[in-house]
Amino acid sequence: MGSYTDFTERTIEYNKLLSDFKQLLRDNGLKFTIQREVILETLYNSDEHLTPEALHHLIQEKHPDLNTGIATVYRTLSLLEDSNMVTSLSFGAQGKKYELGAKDHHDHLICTKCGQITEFVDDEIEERQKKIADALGFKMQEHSMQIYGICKKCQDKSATTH
Amino acid sequence: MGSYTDFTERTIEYNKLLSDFKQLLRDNGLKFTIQREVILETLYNSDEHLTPEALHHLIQEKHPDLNTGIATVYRTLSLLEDSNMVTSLSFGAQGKKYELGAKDHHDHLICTKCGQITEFVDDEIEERQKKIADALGFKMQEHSMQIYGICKKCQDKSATTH
DNA sequence: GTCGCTGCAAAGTCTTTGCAGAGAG
DNA sequence: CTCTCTGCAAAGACTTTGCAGCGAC
Repeated sequence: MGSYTDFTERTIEYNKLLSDFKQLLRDNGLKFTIQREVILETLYNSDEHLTPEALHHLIQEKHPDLNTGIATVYRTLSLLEDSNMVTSLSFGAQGKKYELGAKDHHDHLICTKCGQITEFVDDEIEERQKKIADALGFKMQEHSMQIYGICKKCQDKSATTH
Repeated sequence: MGSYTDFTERTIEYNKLLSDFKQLLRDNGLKFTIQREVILETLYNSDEHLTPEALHHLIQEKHPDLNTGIATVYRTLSLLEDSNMVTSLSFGAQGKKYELGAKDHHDHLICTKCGQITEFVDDEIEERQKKIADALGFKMQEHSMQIYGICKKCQDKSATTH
């Protein structure tokens, strides 16, 4: 996996996450369904940023009996995103990808050609952000950073096709 | 690169940009049209990241005589993006936004109470980002960073009103 | 003159919505 | 039981593409 300076590990246990989710639903008069659980679980078990379609596909594979509809995936992702349990990233031509917010904080390197996303954490940048916020009288809550560029694979590809 | 200042200034003159564009077209056996020029010019004169629709709208306003079609905007943006003259970003919500790669960028501090946006540039972070991209074999094009928090004004306000 | 370009509208994608039956609380 | 959810399919929103005339070179 290879993050830049630091080991990236999951900070929240699945059970904690699940009960947060249930609480969230309860608080809003919503219902806990098997489809919603499976979506959360699949996001949790994935190390990648998933498109709605990819997520749907994974679920269909693992739980074919549920016959979960893509619309439900979209609806649940919106729900989770609105409650800040997942974050979405967009890039290039390929649409939007989602990941659980419960994982350790990290920033993203996004290839504008192929859409591949690499995660990294850099303490120096984290540090610096706090200082900047301080210096400007800002009480920092969170941040997001994306570096866009062309990944090694795509560089090699365009070097050889020309 | 690596200057001591944090001036935000435009790095490329419009004329330089235009001749680069013409060269690009020539090199690929493409033609220089008034629509293409207007699209480049509008991108250059905008301080914001533009959606295809917003760009089209600006052009319609400024050059109603051309009656530029949205399809041409899309086609030209793709062309410019493929040649790395513009980059596309998604700042979260919906849709893709484009901006000229020729401008200096800046990062954003966003107040989650009042929505005020403060821009900043920090050389140390810039530097660090390049190093990270390098270390991961990435050819960096651009990055975007947002720090979310509560601005001084809003902190004071809630301190006094409570 | 030759081709590439353009606007238009039609065709694709991706995402959201309306509906009627299913299921959680 | 009630009221939300779900899958399905249809509708929307956003982009791309085919075409025939137009315009750069």
